[in-house]
Amino acid sequence: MKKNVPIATVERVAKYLRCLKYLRYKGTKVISSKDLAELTKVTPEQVRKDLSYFGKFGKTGTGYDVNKLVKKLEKILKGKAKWNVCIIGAGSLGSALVNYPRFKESNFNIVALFDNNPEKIGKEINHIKVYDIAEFSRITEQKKIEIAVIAVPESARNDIENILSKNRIIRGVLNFTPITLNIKTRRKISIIDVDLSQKLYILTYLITKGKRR
Amino acid sequence: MKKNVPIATVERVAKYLRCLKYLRYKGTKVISSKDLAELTKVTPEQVRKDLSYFGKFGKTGTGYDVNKLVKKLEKILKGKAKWNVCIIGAGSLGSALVNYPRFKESNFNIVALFDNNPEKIGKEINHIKVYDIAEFSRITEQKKIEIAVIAVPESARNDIENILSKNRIIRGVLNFTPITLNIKTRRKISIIDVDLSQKLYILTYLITKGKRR
DNA sequence: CTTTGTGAAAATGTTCACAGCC
DNA sequence: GGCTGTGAACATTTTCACAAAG
Repeated sequence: MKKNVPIATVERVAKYLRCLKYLRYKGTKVISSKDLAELTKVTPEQVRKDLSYFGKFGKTGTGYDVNKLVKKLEKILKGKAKWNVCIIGAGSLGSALVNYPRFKESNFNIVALFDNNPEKIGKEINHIKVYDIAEFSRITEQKKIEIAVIAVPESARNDIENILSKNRIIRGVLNFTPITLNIKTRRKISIIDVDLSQKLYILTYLITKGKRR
Repeated sequence: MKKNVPIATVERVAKYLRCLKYLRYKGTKVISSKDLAELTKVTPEQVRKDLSYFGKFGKTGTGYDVNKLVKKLEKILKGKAKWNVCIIGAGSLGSALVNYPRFKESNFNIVALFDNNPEKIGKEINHIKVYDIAEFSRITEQKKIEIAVIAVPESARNDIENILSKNRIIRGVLNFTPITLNIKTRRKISIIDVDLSQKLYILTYLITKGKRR
Protein backbone atom coordinates (compact mmCIF):
# COMPACT_ATOMS: atom_id res chain seq x y z
CA MET A 1 0.00 0.00 0.00
CA LYS A 2 2.03 2.94 -1.27
CA LYS A 3 1.60 6.65 -1.53
CA ASN A 4 1.86 7.92 -5.09
CA VAL A 5 -0.41 5.99 -7.39
CA PRO A 6 0.66 6.21 -11.04
CA ILE A 7 -2.06 7.49 -13.30
CA ALA A 8 -1.40 4.48 -15.52
CA THR A 9 -2.33 2.30 -12.55
CA VAL A 10 -5.62 4.16 -12.11
CA GLU A 11 -6.40 3.64 -15.79
CA ARG A 12 -5.69 -0.05 -15.58
CA VAL A 13 -7.69 -0.43 -12.37
CA ALA A 14 -10.68 1.10 -14.14
CA LYS A 15 -10.15 -1.50 -16.84
CA TYR A 16 -9.99 -4.32 -14.29
CA LEU A 17 -13.19 -3.04 -12.75
CA ARG A 18 -14.99 -3.14 -16.09
CA CYS A 19 -13.78 -6.68 -16.61
CA LEU A 20 -14.71 -7.76 -13.10
CA LYS A 21 -18.24 -6.48 -13.56
CA TYR A 22 -18.48 -8.54 -16.71
CA LEU A 23 -17.24 -11.60 -14.78
CA ARG A 24 -19.75 -10.93 -12.01
CA TYR A 25 -22.50 -10.73 -14.62
CA LYS A 26 -21.36 -14.06 -16.03
CA GLY A 27 -21.44 -15.61 -12.56
CA THR A 28 -17.70 -15.99 -11.91
CA LYS A 29 -17.08 -15.94 -8.16
CA VAL A 30 -13.30 -15.95 -7.90
CA ILE A 31 -10.52 -14.92 -10.28
CA SER A 32 -6.72 -15.10 -10.12
CA SER A 33 -4.39 -12.29 -11.15
CA LYS A 34 -3.26 -14.58 -13.97
CA ASP A 35 -6.73 -14.88 -15.48
CA LEU A 36 -7.65 -11.24 -14.94
CA ALA A 37 -4.38 -10.28 -16.63
CA GLU A 38 -5.17 -12.45 -19.61
CA LEU A 39 -8.59 -10.86 -20.01
CA THR A 40 -7.22 -7.33 -19.85
CA LYS A 41 -3.99 -7.97 -21.79
CA VAL A 42 -1.52 -7.09 -19.05
CA THR A 43 0.83 -9.20 -16.90
CA PRO A 44 -0.24 -10.92 -13.65
CA GLU A 45 2.43 -9.03 -11.69
CA GLN A 46 1.07 -5.80 -13.04
CA VAL A 47 -2.42 -6.67 -11.82
CA ARG A 48 -1.15 -7.54 -8.35
CA LYS A 49 1.08 -4.50 -8.11
CA ASP A 50 -1.69 -2.18 -9.29
CA LEU A 51 -4.14 -3.54 -6.74
CA SER A 52 -1.51 -3.42 -3.98
CA TYR A 53 -1.46 0.39 -4.22
CA PHE A 54 -4.92 0.36 -2.71
CA GLY A 55 -4.85 -2.56 -0.31
CA LYS A 56 -4.74 -6.33 0.03
CA PHE A 57 -7.78 -7.77 -1.64
CA GLY A 58 -6.74 -11.31 -2.53
CA LYS A 59 -6.58 -14.68 -0.81
CA THR A 60 -3.27 -16.49 -1.16
CA GLY A 61 -3.68 -19.68 -3.13
CA THR A 62 -7.17 -18.76 -4.26
CA GLY A 63 -7.38 -15.39 -5.97
CA TYR A 64 -9.78 -12.48 -5.68
CA ASP A 65 -13.45 -12.57 -4.74
CA VAL A 66 -15.06 -10.93 -7.77
CA ASN A 67 -17.98 -9.41 -5.89
CA LYS A 68 -15.91 -7.94 -3.12
CA LEU A 69 -13.29 -6.59 -5.47
CA VAL A 70 -15.90 -4.87 -7.63
CA LYS A 71 -17.26 -3.09 -4.57
CA LYS A 72 -13.82 -2.09 -3.31
CA LEU A 73 -12.70 -0.73 -6.67
CA GLU A 74 -15.97 1.14 -7.20
CA LYS A 75 -15.43 2.84 -3.88
CA ILE A 76 -11.80 3.68 -4.64
CA LEU A 77 -12.44 5.11 -8.09
CA LYS A 78 -15.76 6.84 -7.56
CA GLY A 79 -15.37 8.03 -3.97
CA LYS A 80 -19.12 8.32 -3.61
CA ALA A 81 -21.80 6.09 -5.08
CA LYS A 82 -23.68 8.57 -7.23
CA TRP A 83 -22.59 11.46 -9.43
CA ASN A 84 -24.79 13.85 -11.35
CA VAL A 85 -23.57 14.58 -14.85
CA CYS A 86 -24.59 17.03 -17.55
CA ILE A 87 -23.76 17.06 -21.22
CA ILE A 88 -23.04 20.34 -22.97
CA GLY A 89 -23.99 20.12 -26.63
CA ALA A 90 -27.14 18.34 -27.81
CA GLY A 91 -25.76 17.44 -31.24
CA SER A 92 -25.24 13.92 -32.48
CA LEU A 93 -22.36 13.15 -30.13
CA GLY A 94 -24.15 14.62 -27.11
CA SER A 95 -27.29 12.67 -27.96
CA ALA A 96 -25.31 9.46 -28.38
CA LEU A 97 -23.75 9.95 -24.97
CA VAL A 98 -27.17 10.38 -23.37
CA ASN A 99 -28.02 6.97 -24.76
CA TYR A 100 -24.77 5.36 -23.66
CA PRO A 101 -26.09 2.62 -21.36
CA ARG A 102 -23.02 2.16 -19.24
CA PHE A 103 -23.17 5.64 -17.72
CA LYS A 104 -26.44 5.08 -15.93
CA GLU A 105 -25.50 1.50 -15.13
CA SER A 106 -22.46 2.80 -13.24
CA ASN A 107 -24.52 5.40 -11.39
CA PHE A 108 -23.27 8.32 -13.40
CA ASN A 109 -26.66 9.97 -13.75
CA ILE A 110 -27.11 12.25 -16.71
CA VAL A 111 -29.60 14.82 -15.44
CA ALA A 112 -29.36 17.65 -17.98
CA LEU A 113 -28.36 18.55 -21.52
CA PHE A 114 -27.35 22.09 -22.53
CA ASP A 115 -27.44 23.78 -25.93
CA ASN A 116 -27.74 27.26 -27.40
CA ASN A 117 -30.02 26.25 -30.27
CA PRO A 118 -33.57 27.58 -29.56
CA GLU A 119 -35.05 24.69 -31.53
CA LYS A 120 -33.51 22.19 -29.16
CA ILE A 121 -34.02 24.03 -25.86
CA GLY A 122 -37.01 22.67 -23.95
CA LYS A 123 -37.11 19.41 -25.88
CA GLU A 124 -36.16 16.06 -24.42
CA ILE A 125 -33.62 13.56 -25.70
CA ASN A 126 -33.96 10.09 -24.24
CA HIS A 127 -36.02 11.62 -21.40
CA ILE A 128 -33.32 14.18 -20.58
CA LYS A 129 -34.36 17.81 -20.90
CA VAL A 130 -32.33 20.25 -22.99
CA TYR A 131 -31.70 23.53 -21.15
CA ASP A 132 -30.50 26.88 -22.45
CA ILE A 133 -26.75 27.10 -21.95
CA ALA A 134 -27.36 30.59 -20.50
CA GLU A 135 -28.93 28.82 -17.52
CA PHE A 136 -25.90 26.67 -16.92
CA SER A 137 -24.97 27.97 -13.47
CA ARG A 138 -28.52 28.03 -12.19
CA ILE A 139 -29.32 24.49 -13.31
CA THR A 140 -26.02 22.92 -12.24
CA GLU A 141 -26.43 24.41 -8.76
CA GLN A 142 -30.06 23.42 -8.51
CA LYS A 143 -29.45 19.85 -9.68
CA LYS A 144 -26.08 19.50 -7.92
CA ILE A 145 -24.24 18.60 -11.11
CA GLU A 146 -20.52 18.16 -10.51
CA ILE A 147 -19.42 16.67 -13.81
CA ALA A 148 -19.75 18.21 -17.26
CA VAL A 149 -19.23 16.32 -20.49
CA ILE A 150 -18.35 18.68 -23.33
CA ALA A 151 -19.59 17.63 -26.74
CA VAL A 152 -19.74 20.91 -28.62
CA PRO A 153 -18.12 21.91 -31.92
CA GLU A 154 -14.69 23.48 -31.67
CA SER A 155 -16.17 26.87 -32.56
CA ALA A 156 -18.01 27.02 -29.23
CA ARG A 157 -14.82 26.54 -27.28
CA ASN A 158 -14.44 30.12 -25.99
CA ASP A 159 -18.03 30.25 -24.78
CA ILE A 160 -17.55 27.00 -22.91
CA GLU A 161 -14.34 28.22 -21.31
CA ASN A 162 -16.11 31.35 -20.09
CA ILE A 163 -19.12 29.51 -18.78
CA LEU A 164 -16.99 26.99 -16.90
CA SER A 165 -14.67 29.68 -15.54
CA LYS A 166 -17.65 31.43 -13.95
CA ASN A 167 -19.26 28.25 -12.62
CA ARG A 168 -18.84 27.31 -8.96
CA ILE A 169 -20.03 23.73 -8.73
CA ILE A 170 -18.53 21.69 -11.59
CA ARG A 171 -15.53 19.68 -10.33
CA GLY A 172 -14.71 17.50 -13.31
CA VAL A 173 -14.83 17.82 -17.09
CA LEU A 174 -14.76 15.16 -19.75
CA ASN A 175 -13.80 17.08 -22.88
CA PHE A 176 -14.52 15.77 -26.37
CA THR A 177 -13.51 19.07 -27.98
CA PRO A 178 -10.19 18.44 -29.72
CA ILE A 179 -8.51 21.53 -28.28
CA THR A 180 -7.10 21.66 -24.76
CA LEU A 181 -9.41 23.77 -22.63
CA ASN A 182 -8.14 26.77 -20.76
CA ILE A 183 -10.42 27.23 -17.77
CA LYS A 184 -9.40 30.10 -15.55
CA THR A 185 -10.43 29.36 -12.01
CA ARG A 186 -8.94 29.25 -8.56
CA ARG A 187 -10.88 26.08 -7.75
CA LYS A 188 -9.37 22.80 -8.82
CA ILE A 189 -11.17 21.31 -11.78
CA SER A 190 -10.08 17.92 -13.09
CA ILE A 191 -10.11 17.57 -16.85
CA ILE A 192 -9.83 14.55 -19.10
CA ASP A 193 -9.49 15.07 -22.83
CA VAL A 194 -10.84 12.53 -25.28
CA ASP A 195 -9.91 13.44 -28.83
CA LEU A 196 -11.40 10.87 -31.16
CA SER A 197 -9.48 11.86 -34.29
CA GLN A 198 -6.25 11.76 -32.28
CA LYS A 199 -7.01 8.09 -31.65
CA LEU A 200 -7.13 7.42 -35.37
CA TYR A 201 -3.74 9.07 -35.85
CA ILE A 202 -2.27 6.90 -33.11
CA LEU A 203 -3.89 3.87 -34.71
CA THR A 204 -2.42 4.56 -38.17
CA TYR A 205 0.97 5.10 -36.55
CA LEU A 206 0.72 1.68 -34.89
CA ILE A 207 -0.46 0.05 -38.12
CA THR A 208 2.36 1.56 -40.12
CA LYS A 209 4.97 0.48 -37.59
CA GLY A 210 3.43 -2.99 -37.35
CA LYS A 211 2.72 -2.72 -33.64
CA ARG A 212 -0.19 -4.38 -31.93
CA ARG A 213 -0.74 -1.64 -29.40
CA MET B 1 16.56 10.95 -33.61
CA LYS B 2 16.26 7.77 -31.58
CA LYS B 3 14.98 4.28 -32.09
CA ASN B 4 12.22 3.33 -29.69
CA VAL B 5 9.50 5.93 -29.62
CA PRO B 6 7.43 5.80 -26.43
CA ILE B 7 3.74 5.41 -27.05
CA ALA B 8 3.19 8.40 -24.76
CA THR B 9 5.28 10.43 -27.19
CA VAL B 10 3.10 9.33 -30.11
CA GLU B 11 0.01 10.37 -28.19
CA ARG B 12 1.42 13.78 -27.42
CA VAL B 13 2.61 14.29 -30.98
CA ALA B 14 -0.94 13.65 -32.16
CA LYS B 15 -2.02 16.32 -29.70
CA TYR B 16 0.59 18.77 -30.99
CA LEU B 17 -0.60 18.09 -34.51
CA ARG B 18 -4.18 18.91 -33.59
CA CYS B 19 -3.01 22.14 -31.97
CA LEU B 20 -0.76 23.05 -34.90
CA LYS B 21 -3.64 22.64 -37.33
CA TYR B 22 -5.66 25.01 -35.19
CA LEU B 23 -2.77 27.50 -35.24
CA ARG B 24 -2.46 27.15 -39.01
CA TYR B 25 -6.18 27.82 -39.34
CA LYS B 26 -5.75 30.94 -37.20
CA GLY B 27 -2.89 32.13 -39.41
CA THR B 28 0.04 31.58 -37.03
CA LYS B 29 3.20 31.00 -39.07
CA VAL B 30 5.81 30.15 -36.45
CA ILE B 31 5.60 28.76 -32.93
CA SER B 32 8.15 28.04 -30.21
CA SER B 33 8.24 24.90 -28.10
CA LYS B 34 7.38 27.14 -25.15
CA ASP B 35 4.14 28.38 -26.69
CA LEU B 36 3.14 25.01 -28.10
CA ALA B 37 3.76 23.50 -24.66
CA GLU B 38 1.52 26.08 -23.03
CA LEU B 39 -1.30 25.35 -25.46
CA THR B 40 -1.09 21.60 -24.94
CA LYS B 41 -0.34 21.67 -21.19
CA VAL B 42 3.05 20.00 -21.27
CA THR B 43 6.60 21.30 -20.74
CA PRO B 44 8.70 22.89 -23.52
CA GLU B 45 11.44 20.28 -23.04
CA GLN B 46 8.87 17.56 -23.50
CA VAL B 47 7.76 19.07 -26.79
CA ARG B 48 11.31 19.29 -28.08
CA LYS B 49 12.24 15.81 -26.90
CA ASP B 50 9.11 14.31 -28.40
CA LEU B 51 9.73 15.91 -31.78
CA SER B 52 13.41 14.95 -31.68
CA TYR B 53 12.42 11.28 -31.88
CA PHE B 54 11.34 11.94 -35.45
CA GLY B 55 13.82 14.54 -36.68
CA LYS B 56 14.99 18.14 -36.42
CA PHE B 57 12.14 20.37 -37.39
CA GLY B 58 12.93 23.66 -35.64
CA LYS B 59 15.06 26.72 -36.31
CA THR B 60 17.29 27.72 -33.39
CA GLY B 61 16.29 31.09 -31.99
CA THR B 62 13.05 31.11 -33.97
CA GLY B 63 10.89 28.06 -33.38
CA TYR B 64 8.91 25.77 -35.69
CA ASP B 65 7.29 26.59 -39.04
CA VAL B 66 3.66 25.67 -38.36
CA ASN B 67 2.84 24.68 -41.94
CA LYS B 68 5.88 22.51 -42.43
CA LEU B 69 5.51 20.83 -39.06
CA VAL B 70 1.86 19.97 -39.73
CA LYS B 71 2.87 18.27 -42.97
CA LYS B 72 5.76 16.38 -41.38
CA LEU B 73 3.70 15.13 -38.44
CA GLU B 74 0.79 14.13 -40.69
CA LYS B 75 3.21 12.02 -42.70
CA ILE B 76 4.78 10.47 -39.60
CA LEU B 77 1.51 9.57 -37.93
CA LYS B 78 -0.61 8.59 -40.91
CA GLY B 79 2.01 7.00 -43.13
CA LYS B 80 -0.19 7.50 -46.16
CA ALA B 81 -2.50 10.40 -46.92
CA LYS B 82 -5.84 8.63 -47.10
CA TRP B 83 -7.40 5.80 -45.11
CA ASN B 84 -10.75 4.15 -45.69
CA VAL B 85 -12.69 3.52 -42.51
CA CYS B 86 -15.88 1.64 -41.69
CA ILE B 87 -18.05 1.78 -38.62
CA ILE B 88 -19.59 -1.40 -37.24
CA GLY B 89 -22.84 -0.59 -35.45
CA ALA B 90 -25.33 1.95 -36.80
CA GLY B 91 -26.75 2.84 -33.40
CA SER B 92 -26.55 6.27 -31.84
CA LEU B 93 -22.81 6.15 -31.22
CA GLY B 94 -22.07 4.83 -34.70
CA SER B 95 -24.28 7.49 -36.24
CA ALA B 96 -22.61 10.22 -34.20
CA LEU B 97 -19.21 9.05 -35.39
CA VAL B 98 -20.32 9.22 -39.01
CA ASN B 99 -21.15 12.86 -38.38
CA TYR B 100 -17.90 13.62 -36.57
CA PRO B 101 -16.44 16.33 -38.81
CA ARG B 102 -12.80 15.89 -37.93
CA PHE B 103 -12.57 12.38 -39.41
CA LYS B 104 -13.23 13.48 -42.97
CA GLU B 105 -11.24 16.66 -42.46
CA SER B 106 -8.19 14.55 -41.60
CA ASN B 107 -8.73 12.29 -44.62
CA PHE B 108 -10.05 9.38 -42.64
CA ASN B 109 -12.85 8.57 -45.05
CA ILE B 110 -15.81 6.75 -43.65
CA VAL B 111 -17.05 4.68 -46.56
CA ALA B 112 -19.39 2.14 -44.96
CA LEU B 113 -21.54 1.37 -41.95
CA PHE B 114 -22.42 -2.17 -40.89
CA ASP B 115 -25.33 -3.45 -38.83
CA ASN B 116 -27.39 -6.61 -38.41
CA ASN B 117 -30.74 -4.87 -38.04
CA PRO B 118 -32.80 -5.43 -41.24
CA GLU B 119 -34.54 -2.11 -40.71
CA LYS B 120 -31.25 -0.25 -40.95
CA ILE B 121 -29.58 -2.26 -43.73
CA GLY B 122 -29.79 -0.46 -47.07
CA LYS B 123 -30.57 2.91 -45.51
CA GLU B 124 -28.13 5.82 -45.48
CA ILE B 125 -26.87 7.80 -42.49
CA ASN B 126 -25.26 11.11 -43.38
CA HIS B 127 -24.83 9.79 -46.96
CA ILE B 128 -23.06 6.64 -45.79
CA LYS B 129 -24.78 3.38 -46.67
CA VAL B 130 -25.55 0.77 -44.03
CA TYR B 131 -24.52 -2.74 -45.14
CA ASP B 132 -25.44 -6.13 -43.72
CA ILE B 133 -22.72 -7.24 -41.32
CA ALA B 134 -22.82 -10.62 -43.11
CA GLU B 135 -21.25 -8.84 -46.07
CA PHE B 136 -18.38 -7.49 -44.03
CA SER B 137 -15.54 -9.30 -45.78
CA ARG B 138 -16.88 -8.68 -49.28
CA ILE B 139 -17.45 -4.96 -48.73
CA THR B 140 -14.20 -4.28 -46.90
CA GLU B 141 -12.24 -5.99 -49.67
CA GLN B 142 -14.17 -4.25 -52.41
CA LYS B 143 -13.83 -0.81 -50.82
CA LYS B 144 -10.31 -1.39 -49.50
CA ILE B 145 -11.26 -0.61 -45.91
CA GLU B 146 -8.33 -1.06 -43.55
CA ILE B 147 -9.72 0.47 -40.36
CA ALA B 148 -12.82 -0.62 -38.44
CA VAL B 149 -14.43 1.42 -35.71
CA ILE B 150 -16.47 -0.79 -33.39
CA ALA B 151 -19.53 0.86 -31.90
CA VAL B 152 -21.75 -2.11 -31.07
CA PRO B 153 -23.35 -3.10 -27.77
CA GLU B 154 -21.32 -5.41 -25.58
CA SER B 155 -23.66 -8.29 -26.39
CA ALA B 156 -22.43 -8.36 -30.00
CA ARG B 157 -18.85 -8.79 -28.92
CA ASN B 158 -18.46 -12.48 -29.86
CA ASP B 159 -19.88 -11.94 -33.33
CA ILE B 160 -17.49 -9.06 -33.91
CA GLU B 161 -14.52 -11.12 -32.76
CA ASN B 162 -15.46 -13.89 -35.17
CA ILE B 163 -16.02 -11.57 -38.09
CA LEU B 164 -12.71 -9.79 -37.54
CA SER B 165 -10.82 -13.06 -37.01
CA LYS B 166 -11.96 -14.24 -40.45
CA ASN B 167 -11.31 -10.93 -42.21
CA ARG B 168 -8.14 -10.47 -44.27
CA ILE B 169 -7.94 -6.76 -44.92
CA ILE B 170 -8.62 -4.82 -41.70
CA ARG B 171 -5.34 -3.66 -40.15
CA GLY B 172 -6.53 -1.43 -37.33
CA VAL B 173 -9.43 -1.34 -34.91
CA LEU B 174 -10.77 1.49 -32.80
CA ASN B 175 -12.87 -0.29 -30.19
CA PHE B 176 -15.60 1.50 -28.25
CA THR B 177 -16.87 -1.77 -26.75
CA PRO B 178 -15.87 -1.72 -23.09
CA ILE B 179 -14.42 -5.24 -23.13
CA THR B 180 -10.95 -6.05 -24.43
CA LEU B 181 -11.34 -7.78 -27.79
CA ASN B 182 -9.84 -11.17 -28.43
CA ILE B 183 -9.18 -11.39 -32.15
CA LYS B 184 -7.53 -14.63 -33.20
CA THR B 185 -5.44 -14.02 -36.25
CA ARG B 186 -1.92 -14.58 -37.48
CA ARG B 187 -1.87 -11.15 -39.13
CA LYS B 188 -0.96 -8.19 -36.98
CA ILE B 189 -3.97 -6.06 -36.13
CA SER B 190 -3.49 -2.88 -34.11
CA ILE B 191 -6.19 -2.19 -31.57
CA ILE B 192 -6.98 0.91 -29.57
CA ASP B 193 -9.62 0.69 -26.86
CA VAL B 194 -11.72 3.71 -25.96
CA ASP B 195 -13.93 2.98 -22.97
CA LEU B 196 -16.04 6.04 -22.25
CA SER B 197 -17.32 4.96 -18.84
CA GLN B 198 -13.76 4.12 -17.80
CA LYS B 199 -12.96 7.80 -18.41
CA LEU B 200 -15.62 8.84 -15.93
CA TYR B 201 -14.16 6.54 -13.30
CA ILE B 202 -10.72 8.05 -13.83
CA LEU B 203 -12.27 11.51 -13.66
CA THR B 204 -14.02 10.88 -10.33
CA TYR B 205 -10.79 9.44 -8.98
CA LEU B 206 -8.95 12.63 -9.94
CA ILE B 207 -11.72 14.80 -8.47
CA THR B 208 -11.72 12.90 -5.20
CA LYS B 209 -7.93 13.11 -4.90
CA GLY B 210 -7.98 16.80 -5.86
CA LYS B 211 -5.76 16.31 -8.91
CA ARG B 212 -6.03 18.41 -12.03
CA ARG B 213 -5.13 15.66 -14.42
C1' DC C 1 19.12 37.48 -26.62
C1' DT C 2 16.11 33.66 -28.07
C1' DT C 3 15.29 29.02 -28.92
C1' DT C 4 16.49 24.27 -30.52
C1' DG C 5 18.36 19.56 -29.82
C1' DT C 6 20.29 16.33 -26.78
C1' DG C 7 23.36 13.73 -23.55
C1' DA C 8 23.20 12.89 -18.61
C1' DA C 9 20.77 12.85 -14.27
C1' DA C 10 16.61 12.17 -11.89
C1' DA C 11 12.18 10.34 -11.47
C1' DT C 12 8.84 7.18 -12.47
C1' DG C 13 6.96 2.77 -13.83
C1' DT C 14 7.42 -2.34 -14.67
C1' DT C 15 9.19 -6.87 -14.02
C1' DC C 16 11.48 -10.23 -11.26
C1' DA C 17 11.82 -13.39 -7.73
C1' DC C 18 10.60 -15.15 -3.67
C1' DA C 19 8.67 -15.34 1.24
C1' DG C 20 4.49 -16.46 3.15
C1' DC C 21 -0.02 -18.41 3.07
C1' DC C 22 -3.77 -21.56 1.55
C1' DG D 1 0.64 -27.66 -5.98
C1' DG D 2 -1.32 -22.74 -6.53
C1' DC D 3 -1.53 -17.97 -5.64
C1' DT D 4 -0.81 -13.22 -3.44
C1' DG D 5 1.90 -9.22 -1.98
C1' DT D 6 6.09 -6.78 -2.25
C1' DG D 7 10.94 -5.18 -1.84
C1' DA D 8 14.71 -4.97 -5.08
C1' DA D 9 16.42 -4.87 -9.76
C1' DC D 10 15.65 -3.25 -14.01
C1' DA D 11 13.72 -0.40 -17.73
C1' DT D 12 11.64 3.47 -19.41
C1' DT D 13 10.39 8.27 -19.45
C1' DT D 14 10.89 12.94 -18.06
C1' DT D 15 13.51 16.81 -16.61
C1' DC D 16 17.71 19.33 -16.41
C1' DA D 17 21.18 22.02 -18.20
C1' DC D 18 23.88 23.60 -21.68
C1' DA D 19 26.37 23.82 -26.27
C1' DA D 20 25.27 25.37 -30.75
C1' DA D 21 22.72 28.18 -33.99
C1' DG D 22 20.02 32.08 -35.82
